[in-house]
Amino acid sequence: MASVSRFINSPEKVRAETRERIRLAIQECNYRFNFVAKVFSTQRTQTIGLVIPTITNTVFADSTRGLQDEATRHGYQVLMVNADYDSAAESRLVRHLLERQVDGLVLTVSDPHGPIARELADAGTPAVFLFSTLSEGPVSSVGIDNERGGFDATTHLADLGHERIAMLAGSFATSDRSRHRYDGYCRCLSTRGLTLDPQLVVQIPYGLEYCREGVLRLMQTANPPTAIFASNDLMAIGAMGELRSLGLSVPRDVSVVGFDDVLMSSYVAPRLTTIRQPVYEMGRRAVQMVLDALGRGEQSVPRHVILNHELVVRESTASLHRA
Amino acid sequence: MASVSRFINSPEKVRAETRERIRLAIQECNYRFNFVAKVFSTQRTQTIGLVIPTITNTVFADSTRGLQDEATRHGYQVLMVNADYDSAAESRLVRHLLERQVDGLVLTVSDPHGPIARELADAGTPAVFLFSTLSEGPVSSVGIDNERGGFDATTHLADLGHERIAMLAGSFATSDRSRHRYDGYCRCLSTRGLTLDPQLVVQIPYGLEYCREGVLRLMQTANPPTAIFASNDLMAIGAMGELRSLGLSVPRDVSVVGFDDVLMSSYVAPRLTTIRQPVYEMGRRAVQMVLDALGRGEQSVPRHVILNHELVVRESTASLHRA
DNA sequence: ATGAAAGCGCTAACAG
DNA sequence: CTGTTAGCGCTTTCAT
Repeated sequence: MASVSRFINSPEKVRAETRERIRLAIQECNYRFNFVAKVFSTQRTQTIGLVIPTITNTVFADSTRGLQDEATRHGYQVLMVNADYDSAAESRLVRHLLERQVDGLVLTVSDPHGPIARELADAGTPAVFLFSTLSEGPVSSVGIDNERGGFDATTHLADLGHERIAMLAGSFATSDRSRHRYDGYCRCLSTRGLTLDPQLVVQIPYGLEYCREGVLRLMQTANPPTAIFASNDLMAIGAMGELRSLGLSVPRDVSVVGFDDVLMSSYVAPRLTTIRQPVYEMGRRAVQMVLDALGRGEQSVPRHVILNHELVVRESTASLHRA
Repeated sequence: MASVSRFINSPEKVRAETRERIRLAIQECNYRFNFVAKVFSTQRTQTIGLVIPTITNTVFADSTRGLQDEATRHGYQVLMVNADYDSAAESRLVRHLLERQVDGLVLTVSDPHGPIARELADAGTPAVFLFSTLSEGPVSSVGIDNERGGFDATTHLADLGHERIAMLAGSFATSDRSRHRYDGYCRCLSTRGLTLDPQLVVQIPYGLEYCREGVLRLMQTANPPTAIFASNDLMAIGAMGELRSLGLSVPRDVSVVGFDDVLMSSYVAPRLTTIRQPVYEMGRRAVQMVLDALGRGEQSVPRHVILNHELVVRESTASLHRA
């Protein structure tokens, strides 16, 4: 029995003859290794749990690729679950993952300052928040400076001469990223001496489907915007589709800037101006940090990493020409 | 010990007083349930393994949502892995999932007629192929009739008067769906008496990135096509982006039809004409079939379900006007 | 280099 | 209704 275990985990530790004997026996009873038993015995799953808000936004697919690549490189698996932007689901899923004995956790949640942070810190399982902008707190994090991202996106529009700049925002209640980007939007407006018109800020639930109503609300105001900052690329693309339905042209009538730079954004018409996040790298860093904490054991202190973003100017934004 | 187990799994089977006693004890030692131990003991993970070819095509995100919703409804989890269109990875991942004792398997693989089918049938774990068109074989399946889908897409173009119809196909080696759609394309051409020009069929690896070269090859032929059938929406969108780069207008110069009807397709400009697959429903059906087989035990016979697809005509296709 | 045996934390069968 | 106990299949000592 012990020799079989040795054979499987480090064949070189067993004599060639025994090796052969075992190989045959394994063939014979077409034995299949039981990973669960191993996990049970070793208390190590070699698995990292991943919680994402949605599987339909490819930005999470891209970070997940980085994450998986890095995990695989170190012999770890990724167990991914999505919470559909629902904070109750987030807690439930984290509990599930913890019960399943994942060795570490990477997560993007509604509110990294909420109760979930304490739960995670108490659990003693290494965890890192992904995408959020954090500079403190008991749980590590890796992301970009979302506030500055929002500021940069809005500044680009202001630089083009726009004064009626709207924000089509993902609901703050379900995304602290959206809220931080909004903060940046506000700061830009006030820096530029532009008035923040509450009618020009619309929060919508996540999903292309909701862009319709959001854009409608924006464009039906007495004094509609000439530019829209959407808090992610998907919403920006949704907004462009809706503007087109209204007979409006992007960027001639309305400029649009997104956030994330998903691959699709350089293929749509017009190609989308956006803020690029280094998502693949973010995913990699997240597992590195988890593995690092795993190595250090208990006395690991939380780290907060902020990577650089970048404004990518394409065709969906243009300077405001007045008649 | 046993009472604790009872308390956790069916609290009503234990007296209120004992319940309280246990609750306290649990608080006391801040006990966390060990799911792995349960799995080990019961030999049931309550988990369905899911193998998808890529996480970056939202069509798989959509089927996965159906799958997860249905799984959750029955108290099952989904363990998702992606194989990146690599058949070696597929086998490896299936083995991993089997070692992890998943109760059932849902998978989309390069070639459902390949060795993996035998492996699955031998494993004795219920499995169903998703997306592929199968009418026989030891492993159950649910999908649409991809050959007819390809036929319908091409017929739509032929109906519009196009005679030079190209196919931008995902590599056949990594997708039997692409191959079947191509078969339908060929059948339509021959039905219509159109010649099948090998120069008008280009296979590219999966990914938006590869569309560039594919479209280039197509449009640089002596007698370029006036219409392109892409074997999925992502490639169709990539193709439209590339055509635009070449100064060509869709659908004025070239008509484009895709396959899948991902949500994005109704938002891009021009809105994409495509073949809709009932992907959410497909995901649901797949887990139903797995659960069904799980219920029946060994004497379950493979079933092959083909759902209906539908041509959705939007703006990316137009009739051929000759000067 | 190999075999024997304990133990991981749960469930299920059984006895009380 | 509750406690006792065997056992799931691996790894990990510890002898040999």
